[in-house]
Amino acid sequence: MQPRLHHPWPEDEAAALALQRQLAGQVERHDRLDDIRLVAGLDVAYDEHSDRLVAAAVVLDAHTLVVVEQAVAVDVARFPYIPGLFSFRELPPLVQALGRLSLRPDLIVCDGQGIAHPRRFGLACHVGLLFDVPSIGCGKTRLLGQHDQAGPERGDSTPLRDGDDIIGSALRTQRGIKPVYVSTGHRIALPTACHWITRLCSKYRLPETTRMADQLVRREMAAGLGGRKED
DNA sequence: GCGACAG
DNA sequence: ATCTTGTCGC
Repeated sequence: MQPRLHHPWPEDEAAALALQRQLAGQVERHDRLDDIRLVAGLDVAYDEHSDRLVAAAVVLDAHTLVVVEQAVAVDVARFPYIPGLFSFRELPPLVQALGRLSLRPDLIVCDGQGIAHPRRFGLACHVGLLFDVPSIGCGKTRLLGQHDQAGPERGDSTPLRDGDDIIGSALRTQRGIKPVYVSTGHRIALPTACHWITRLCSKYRLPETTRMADQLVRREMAAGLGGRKED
């Protein structure tokens, strides 16, 4: 699977901000979905002693949640971690990993925010837009916004608000467990996104997609501790 | 100026 | 993100 949209890579923070403001206008916040048969999960791991990043893309059967394909990529960080500019750090290796998939997923779940972002352009929006695939942001913590306490049952949620805007949901994916932050990435409405995340969190707090991707990047990081700088 | 701040 | 396995508690 290759990107369908290309844009110049920003050289500095100011260019990255300008690019986000421009691309944010192209994000689609409503459902424009095909039958969802394949769901991909993405994750990135960091090596604290070098500047290496390992990215993974794992494709699951959307019905059985069985892994059907996976790919990894190693890269060197080209952008520092700056809250709000997260995608410019993680996107390069993620694009490589996604490019190594033979299957084209019908939905992508990202570890981070979608439009629950200062400029409404989190990592999930960026990935979804580049590949023109419906995408969801599912973060473990909040970047922006306020919310009430979500109900205690699996599937309960409460709106995440930034002023008058509803930018996402705090979603309880297991009974009595701390909620996750769900937001539209691209081509999927918030309620639909919450349904899918709930479905993907079949046994744990986090979606199986991100869990599988997380396990893969960790294995890969451990396996490549003394070698490859990138690939 | 102070606090917040995805991974 | 990362340091980190078993262990205390409901």
